Amino acid sequence: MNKRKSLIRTDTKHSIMDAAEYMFARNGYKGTSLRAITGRAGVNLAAVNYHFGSKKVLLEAVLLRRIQPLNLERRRRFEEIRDNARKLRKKPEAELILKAFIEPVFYFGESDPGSKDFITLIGRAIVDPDDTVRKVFHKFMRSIFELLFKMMSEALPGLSRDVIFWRLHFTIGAMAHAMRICSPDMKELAHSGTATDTSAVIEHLIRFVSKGMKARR
Amino acid sequence: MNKRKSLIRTDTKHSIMDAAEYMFARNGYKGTSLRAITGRAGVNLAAVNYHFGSKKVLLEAVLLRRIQPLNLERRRRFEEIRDNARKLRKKPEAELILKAFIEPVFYFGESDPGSKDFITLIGRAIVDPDDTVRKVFHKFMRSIFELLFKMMSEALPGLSRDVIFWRLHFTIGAMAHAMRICSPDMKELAHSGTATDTSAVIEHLIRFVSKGMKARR
DNA sequence: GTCTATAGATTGATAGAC
DNA sequence: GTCTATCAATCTATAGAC
Repeated sequence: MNKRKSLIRTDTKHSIMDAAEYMFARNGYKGTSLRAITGRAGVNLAAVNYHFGSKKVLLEAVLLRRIQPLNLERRRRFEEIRDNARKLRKKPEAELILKAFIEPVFYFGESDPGSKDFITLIGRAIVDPDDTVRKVFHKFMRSIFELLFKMMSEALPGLSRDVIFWRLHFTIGAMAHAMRICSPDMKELAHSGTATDTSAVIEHLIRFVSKGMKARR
Repeated sequence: MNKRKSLIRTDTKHSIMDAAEYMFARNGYKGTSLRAITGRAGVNLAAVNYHFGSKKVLLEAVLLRRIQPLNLERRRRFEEIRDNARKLRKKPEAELILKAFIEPVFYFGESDPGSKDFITLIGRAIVDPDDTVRKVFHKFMRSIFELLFKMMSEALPGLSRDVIFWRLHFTIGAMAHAMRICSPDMKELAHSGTATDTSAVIEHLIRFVSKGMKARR
């Protein structure tokens, strides 16, 4: 009985985060009220401030829950690429690096059935005009971008810092846009009959950005 | 004297649009209040509803003012490319099409000194989570995208509809992200010493996306 | 056309009973 | 931990004097 009770308790916090993720992904941070979140979660309005303290802290929690394991997986794959390259005494391959950066975003969204909103959420967070979102997101993303930049510099030593910087940002922009189009409320954009299944999109995307990344001057 | 007076009058409407453009670009549609706009414009709060009727109509006016001449220029350049290709009895070139689509966005922002915010505004509008913005923007953009799609299908007949669809959206995503990074409040992102002048960015971008666009299967 | 004043709705956050 | 009730601030939009 006690066990059941505590289960229900932690469920409140989780319900709020799930509902917030859903709403933030669709309507953005500013466009989502705490009432919309608690309404969808089926909990009391005051519960947000009890469990999180403020809307901003809730946003941080929602983002961190997804970004932390995501970036862990990216780091793991970066290490793997580096190790393999060292073993073969070759440079790491640009395409593998891009795959390591891109694929986890899409696959994390697939694996957890309750979090299809994850892809949209991240896709939106990258570009949300709100100051709070941008600062929180960049705080979590800066170090993985630095690492990506470093890896790519090793893979393509012929390119200048500027070129690598811009091409990586083009990659991020293309990825974020693809993530938003994959979201349920954006299918309107897709032509009738266009394939929007995740694995196909990933394949198209990686082909596109690795060609662009490796272009000669 | 009458002349001067009427000049001041139309200035009110323009001031509001300029201020709105500035604020929408920086804080998004939801994140910008009418008070912030009229405050910056130095006009009365009620003036917005007198001149435009609502916040939504103001947004439409602000977007339309820029998008209309922008898409006119794009169409003009598309025609030019088609004509030249017909004369030479060749297919239109993918890279030229991409240039015709991308360059005007950046150059329109440069030419009008009072509208550096233009680039940021468009870059944000593409991805704004707000329903109002998305619907207004897509209403204005659908036909030019259809045309772009058609031109590119002619240029690259070997690619399937799906592939062209996705690659064009990757292009738009990369472009929009580049436009946001070029905005004043995002320079924080750029590494110290990274070139963010417009013409260099355009060059990098076009090189990147045309390589990706033309990739073989 | 421009102003003041305000209606009417919604927001994030909190106090206090249970 | 969860609830009701509410505060204080902010928002869009409008009515009416000038």
